[in-house]
Amino acid sequence: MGTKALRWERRPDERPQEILDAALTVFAERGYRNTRLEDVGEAAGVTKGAIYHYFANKEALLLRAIEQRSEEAFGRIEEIVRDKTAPVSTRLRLVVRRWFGSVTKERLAVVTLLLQGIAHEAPDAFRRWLVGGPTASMRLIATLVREGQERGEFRPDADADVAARLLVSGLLQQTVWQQYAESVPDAGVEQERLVDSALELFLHSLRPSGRSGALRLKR
Amino acid sequence: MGTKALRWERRPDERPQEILDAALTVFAERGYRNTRLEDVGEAAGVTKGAIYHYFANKEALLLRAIEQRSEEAFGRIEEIVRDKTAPVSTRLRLVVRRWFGSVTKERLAVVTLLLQGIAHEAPDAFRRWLVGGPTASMRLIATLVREGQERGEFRPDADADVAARLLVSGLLQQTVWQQYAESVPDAGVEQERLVDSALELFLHSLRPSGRSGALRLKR
Amino acid sequence: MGTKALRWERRPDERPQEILDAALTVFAERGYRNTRLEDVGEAAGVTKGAIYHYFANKEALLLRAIEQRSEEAFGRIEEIVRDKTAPVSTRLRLVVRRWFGSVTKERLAVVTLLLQGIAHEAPDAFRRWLVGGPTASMRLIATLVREGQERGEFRPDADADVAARLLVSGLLQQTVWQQYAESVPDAGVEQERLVDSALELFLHSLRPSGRSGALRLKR
Amino acid sequence: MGTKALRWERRPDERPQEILDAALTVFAERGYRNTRLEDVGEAAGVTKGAIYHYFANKEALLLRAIEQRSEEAFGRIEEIVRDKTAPVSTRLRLVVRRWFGSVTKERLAVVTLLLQGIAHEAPDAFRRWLVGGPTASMRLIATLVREGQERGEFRPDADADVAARLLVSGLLQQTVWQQYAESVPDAGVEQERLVDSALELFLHSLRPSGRSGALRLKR
DNA sequence: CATGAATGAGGATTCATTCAT
DNA sequence: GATGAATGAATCCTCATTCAT
Repeated sequence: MGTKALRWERRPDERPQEILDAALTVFAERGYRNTRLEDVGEAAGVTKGAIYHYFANKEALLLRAIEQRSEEAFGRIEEIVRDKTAPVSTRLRLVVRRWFGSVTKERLAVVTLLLQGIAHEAPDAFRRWLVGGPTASMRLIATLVREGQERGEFRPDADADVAARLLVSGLLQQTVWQQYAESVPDAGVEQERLVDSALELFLHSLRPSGRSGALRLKR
Repeated sequence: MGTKALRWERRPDERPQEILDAALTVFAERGYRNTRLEDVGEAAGVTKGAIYHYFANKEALLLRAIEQRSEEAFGRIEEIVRDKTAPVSTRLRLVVRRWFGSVTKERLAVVTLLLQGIAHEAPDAFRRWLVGGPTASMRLIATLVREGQERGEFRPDADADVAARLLVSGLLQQTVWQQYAESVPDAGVEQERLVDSALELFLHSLRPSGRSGALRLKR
Repeated sequence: MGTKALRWERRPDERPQEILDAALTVFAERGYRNTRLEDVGEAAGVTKGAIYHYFANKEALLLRAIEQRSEEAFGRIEEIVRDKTAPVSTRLRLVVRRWFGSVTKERLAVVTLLLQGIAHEAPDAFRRWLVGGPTASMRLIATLVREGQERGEFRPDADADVAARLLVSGLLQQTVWQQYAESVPDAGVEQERLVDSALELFLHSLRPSGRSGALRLKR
Repeated sequence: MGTKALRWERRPDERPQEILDAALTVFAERGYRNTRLEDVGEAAGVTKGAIYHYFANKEALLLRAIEQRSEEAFGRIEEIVRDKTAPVSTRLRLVVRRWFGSVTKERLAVVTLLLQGIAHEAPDAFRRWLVGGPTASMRLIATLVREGQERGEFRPDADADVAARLLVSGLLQQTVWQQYAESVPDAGVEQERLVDSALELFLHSLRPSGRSGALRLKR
């Protein structure tokens, strides 16, 4: 009873969010199918029954969890991109750092879930994410690259699409694999170094061949 | 009846392999947990019971399916790497093309399964693959890059580890995502172009710059 | 509907006990292996799923059913045995009557289950019962017999161990076989007569003979 | 092939018997339901398929195994009983020794199977055995006892039926429990001593009260 | 709102039985 | 006759979902 009382101090309006957070974490940890609603409940500090007050069913829970977080994942960056005064390389750095620079536990969970836990459980959600997230990002980066090429900042013969793709999916994948760093020797690299080096390499791969590029890494 | 007759024309000694192939395909398509043994049986042209003649249980089936195929996935390439007469860039091209050049339906299935289907279902197998496959490949490529740096073929200030990582995981991920190309507009690029451009960009990112040493990464 | 309503009148806290009782009965009736959890559920007025709320699995159910009942089966009798003021024969009568005098439906079920239903299904439980139940009883009776021999109440040349064994296992077996009395002509004897006569014969077999010492058993 | 050749040296006409023997043993060891036909096959040196050449199905196998052996179990003793010249006690001794004196591995298997493995698997066979075996034996012994009572050899107030029952079922049960002697401390008594002492006690329990009986144990 | 007992469909697994070889 | 691959019914067990309290 004492315990129960304690639980009640949390505002009920936070419940749904708590459940979503818990779900995200647990799904990412154990996989969607391997997670019982009871597990989610436990992680959220409620019983499984309570979940049904806020979500129609397990799949709805998954969908909402993804939806909510995957939006923030590849969020507001339009301004950065639109600011044509800055050199493309600078804008690229900003964008990529915004996306991959700091990976909180929560964001890692979403990405993991989306990248390896969902394709078969919620194919539509997965596709939607693919379109709205990675693919959009890749397209945006490709656009920036092309702008750089037009401006003469990047070499014109580079394959902008493939460059963008490799950068984004490489970084995504690596970010997820970091989690296995302990058990897989050599799998891990610091996220900071990962992003910095990735950007450096990326920009170098676009640098005009002969003359020296304008590489300045100040951050 | 006709069906039954047909079935008997296949030699029983091929059964295990047929089942493994079927399992791989179906697992990759629908996900391990979403696949009933009966589905595998159906795909292999037998009933679920028959599967138990050859495999102890569902997990053993999964494990064997992975094991068998993932071996061939990142196979013999030592010779290429050891051949110090050729320039490093040439050897890198050979190695990467060997791995990602032609992706058969079967290989695609394994990779898909491994990349997004089993991290939670068979964590050990997943880790083993990570170690034996991608990580080993990345290490190998990183080694080659360093060799190129020592030889002066590549610029010395590039981050070999990150470069290798991005290349391998980027290509892997893209290869898997190809499968969603139809439903995700713009997601797809021909595998050939993907690999060629990736290599071109990769090598360009390592090319010595006109000026040298503008960038120093910790480590 | 009516049935459903009825079901809710029973208090949920009695469920586990109801299930145990049902299990005991059904197991004894049809045998452990021949009983589906669904049968137990039916007998207890719940569905199989409900059983899993209270018991981890079928074996745990069996074990608990045995455990609970077999405890009471050969219960507290120490006092009787210790009371050295009464003649041994009196104490023996009390003890045996306590054990075999009144056999309720439930106790019969346990004994049946233990005697012919589970030696192969739960060998450990069976052995534990053998040790804690029959064997302990036999030992206790043998001890009493020896006491009687020392006191001169019984003839000293009787084999106390075998006497105890025959009495206990004979009574047990007969008790179980009573159940087949209808279909096996002549198999049955009233339990009352069985116990009374058994005691009479038992005590008579230990009574000092006129002449003494005609027989010496090794040991 | 060499192995196969060897197997063929056994005469095929012995097959059924070999299978029956194997079945009996394995059934008694592991229980009927816990035994797969493959196990029986293995024990008999054939494959499960072969069993179906000789027996319609698993139950038929069980039935035949029981039938064959349970006949010999309580076999020819009529002559002994009919020989009215010998004292009843002598005839009783002969009969009981014939039944329980030497228990071969095979006979133990039958008894075990019948006593604790079968009641639920083949109730009819079990009942038939109960009637033809133990019950018949008990009846026969009871008859002998009554004869002894009429002749004045035994005390007339003893309960012949119960005496016979206890003797037979006690001995049966003990014989089966011998098998657990190792794991159940104190459970075991040598079969020889068991039978001798049982007889001694049995006869003593029937001895006329006052005067001394004619107990002679020569064997 | 929350609980947790109860339900029942779904799927893994076992194994008696069949049958082509 | 014998083999052993294949079948499929049977049953344990899990867990999403419902609902009385």
